[in-house]
Amino acid sequence: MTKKTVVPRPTDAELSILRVLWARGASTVREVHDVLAEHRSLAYTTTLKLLQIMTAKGLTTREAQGRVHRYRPSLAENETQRRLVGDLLERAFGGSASKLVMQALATRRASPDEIKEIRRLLADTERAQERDDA
Amino acid sequence: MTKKTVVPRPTDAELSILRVLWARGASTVREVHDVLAEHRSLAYTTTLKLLQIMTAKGLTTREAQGRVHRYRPSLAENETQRRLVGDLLERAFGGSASKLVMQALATRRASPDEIKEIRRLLADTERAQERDDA
DNA sequence: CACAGCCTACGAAAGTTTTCGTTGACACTA
DNA sequence: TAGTGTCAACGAAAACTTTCGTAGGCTGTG
Repeated sequence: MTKKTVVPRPTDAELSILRVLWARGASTVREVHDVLAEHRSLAYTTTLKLLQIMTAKGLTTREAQGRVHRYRPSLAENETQRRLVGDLLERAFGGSASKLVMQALATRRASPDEIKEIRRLLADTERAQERDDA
Repeated sequence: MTKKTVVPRPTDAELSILRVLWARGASTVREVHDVLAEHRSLAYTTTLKLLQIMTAKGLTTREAQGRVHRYRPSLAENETQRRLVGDLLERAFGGSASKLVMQALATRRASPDEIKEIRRLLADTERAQERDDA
């Protein structure tokens, strides 16, 4: 029986690190830091400390590789996104998915391709429900 | 020219208070507190302090009404929802609305009514774009 | 009047998040 | 070998969030 590790919701700074890890795959502190530092001034040790904390929280794992440590996200990008959306859905929308979708569409205009994609998702959702109802 | 007041993103506790204010309309500390206290144990002064802080931040406004103060949200529910979604969209989805919608639908199954509603929104979005393109 | 009840204001503790400086280890090189 | 550069570890400051206790004021009632 595996220990049920509860992965907490990542903070803002943690999420920005996770985004780098998802994009790059398992990375060293240096690699993560260099990406973050492109956008804003940040000390190397800040990135290091954050990754250590994230590993302590279970948000990332690490493995020694020679002299350096290589970090990877504990959860896939999809899974984390799902949790964050679910969290916001409860906290700000009272669980109404359609309201959330409506605001998402209002915020940033979906491109025609995105609209097509969303239509496909809706059709999938319907099919899944019909299957379950059967 | 009005002062451009920057309203910060509400924290978790602040959002739970805003939800009460949106649902009830302008309310006193007592009224807000009683709603919150239904769900979890909480000191009255905690709610009071939070509302004072929120007013200092510009998240709420207040007006004296006899002996008590009545608080109201600075931004409408819709507007705040839009900001929160936009924020998450940037922070976790790299701006891809369709990915966010996909995860929203994956998290909590939309009801048939919600699906209908979302379809209507998509159609509206398309119409708005055609109009803009013209 | 005295007291009980409700109000706001405020300070501060406790927890969390973000940041960085310092230290000591290891490795490469002039 | 002395110096330079990179690394992880750690402590701690600074900022922010959440919580509550205490104090002072006003209003009603016995």
